[in-house]
Amino acid sequence: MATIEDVAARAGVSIGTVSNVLNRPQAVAPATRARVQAAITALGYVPHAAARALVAGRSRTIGLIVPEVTNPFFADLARGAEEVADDRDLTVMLYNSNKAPGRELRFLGQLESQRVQGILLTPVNQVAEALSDVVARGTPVVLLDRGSGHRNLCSVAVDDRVGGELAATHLVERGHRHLAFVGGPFTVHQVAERLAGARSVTDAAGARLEVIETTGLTVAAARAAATGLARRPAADRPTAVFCANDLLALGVLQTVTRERLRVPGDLAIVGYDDIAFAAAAAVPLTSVRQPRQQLGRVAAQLLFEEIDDPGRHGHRQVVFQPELIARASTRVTAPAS
Amino acid sequence: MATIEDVAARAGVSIGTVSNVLNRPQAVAPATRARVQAAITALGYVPHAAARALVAGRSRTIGLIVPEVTNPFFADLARGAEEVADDRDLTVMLYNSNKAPGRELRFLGQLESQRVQGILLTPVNQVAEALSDVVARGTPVVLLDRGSGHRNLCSVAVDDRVGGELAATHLVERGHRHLAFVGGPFTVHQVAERLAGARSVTDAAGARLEVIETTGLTVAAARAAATGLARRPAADRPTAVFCANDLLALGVLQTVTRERLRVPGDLAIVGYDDIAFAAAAAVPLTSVRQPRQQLGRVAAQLLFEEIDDPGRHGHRQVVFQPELIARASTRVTAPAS
DNA sequence: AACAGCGTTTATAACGATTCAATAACCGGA
DNA sequence: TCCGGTTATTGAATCGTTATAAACGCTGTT
Repeated sequence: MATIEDVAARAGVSIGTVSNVLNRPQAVAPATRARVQAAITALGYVPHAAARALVAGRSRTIGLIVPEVTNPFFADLARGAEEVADDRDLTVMLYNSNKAPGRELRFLGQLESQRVQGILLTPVNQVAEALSDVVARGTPVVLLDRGSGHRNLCSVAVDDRVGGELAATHLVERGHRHLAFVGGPFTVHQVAERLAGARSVTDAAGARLEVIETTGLTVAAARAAATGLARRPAADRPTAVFCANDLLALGVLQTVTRERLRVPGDLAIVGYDDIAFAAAAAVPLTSVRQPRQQLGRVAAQLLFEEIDDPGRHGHRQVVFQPELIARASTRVTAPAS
Repeated sequence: MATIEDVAARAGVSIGTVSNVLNRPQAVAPATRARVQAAITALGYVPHAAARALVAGRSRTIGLIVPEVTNPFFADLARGAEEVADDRDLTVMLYNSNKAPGRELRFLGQLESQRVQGILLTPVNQVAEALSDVVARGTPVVLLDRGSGHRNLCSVAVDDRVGGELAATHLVERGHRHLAFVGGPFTVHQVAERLAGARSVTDAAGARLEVIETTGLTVAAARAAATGLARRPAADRPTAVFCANDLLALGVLQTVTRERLRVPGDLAIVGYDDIAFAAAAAVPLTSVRQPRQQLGRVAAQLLFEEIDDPGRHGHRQVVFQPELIARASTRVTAPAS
């Protein structure tokens, strides 16, 4: 593969001049510049990023580690981050930790070894001890969606408690006095917060909120819970459920529909995340939407702030407010006769 | 940040020895090795990947460009490729072209500039001219899922025609004589092939196959088609539909269910891709599954084959066979009275 | 004719690792 | 005691680029 030296030889100039053509073209006489450009295209010269990174001391990339690439939440977040990175001509290296702490650790090491300018990370569990080392050695890190507790790091997240409040308020305002929360396990911080938010609203409104814990956040996990609900006598049944995410909500919708309940007539449903399927469901689903792409943008901005001026930079924990998207699954219907 | 020189100084050895500890520990006396290791951990030394890549002439990574990270097909494919790369201690750099030719081009350039050992690519449209340059300059490329026509490149793909045959055979064997194919646009190679496969089977069996073209492969796109179907008089209605993907199939399922048809009693449904939702649908969906992870594995293996011995390597086009997963949506039911 | 000033170009020293030939240290055997 | 043969360690060259200080060639002034 052609090197800068080959280009220089072909253009009859020194390598310094070629480097100038590449990095500060205005400093090179137009005729020379043209000659060098010609040599570059003729040889198909592609600069060697590693050599550049070596002199510069850092590479022109930032790292992004997410627990699930498949999840549109993180895909959108990545888009947001990329957008900001593009403005600086930086590449975002995307890694999928798949919720495996081992993978997270490995990628962290790789990114550090590549001397990335900074790292955006959704930590798998607690923030690894290894992370503190990375930060101590000088690579800025911004936490995504989790671990906002860390005061010595920047982080961005969405307020799940507010999300819970939005959902519950929406239902209470529509006259529901007996709600159910479906979700779990409660060890997942997000789930617990969403419940807490809902609880605060129902308590204040004097409404009833029963809690149905599931083992996970999948369609399948919703089945058991929903079957139980649907088979209760109407008087004993909540008139609305708030699900910790849209998959659960879809599961509930499917199951109770099969059990011949009408949605929203017999049971109103609110989901969380506003995935693409929410709008496309048999009964379009009311859901709580998080500003995903903005989350990524702001995270990247915080990171660059720290990169640009590590001294003056003060760590910030940015919390976004979610938004409720009302659809048919909570529409007020004429009371059944 | 600590360099190899700092480590050498602290351990009282030369940098050559430190390098040996890192790359061929058995060549270093145990006592020295221990001393160096201690220095490494004490200083938190992390080797500089760019410096390594510079001497080596290539980095320890391969690139993977997919059109949609959100799509589980590509996520699984990535996992397969990673698995193989891990065995060689290589990192997979994942890029999401988002079907934008501009992004694809940019990433291709970045990967080449990083001197990756090879590239796995799902080309957005036709194979870009730029790609030939990349290949000509010596970076091996394997095409994923598309562009198998190129005889001068390796590629892996799944036989969509066989997929169509599987689906149609399954339905014909269950006694269906009037089928419908739902999908589109037919400019998408995969869609056209699936239809062609189905057609060959129905023709051979003397069954009827009507074609309902949709504008896209989404739940929403299925609505119109399904509504039309459901409202036809039973005699004029196909007894089974084969959808070009699972999203369409789910849309059809939802819509015809709402129109009071029973699945599979009144209408059997076969999807394609076997996404997670297929099994979790109201009526679990029969679907054609592609060996996604294996696709990634084999692609990576082909790439490494070429990397290891570019001279002897002969380009191959590997085509996998899909598999039909039978579920409730095509179960044979007692004929309605 | 000498020189200051300017715009271009060049030579060279980094950057942080790996590699490999050369050297040093050590051992047992003659 | 010296030697051949290991085994361990070192020093220097090298990778491809950027940055920088010095050199160069003109022009216009004095």
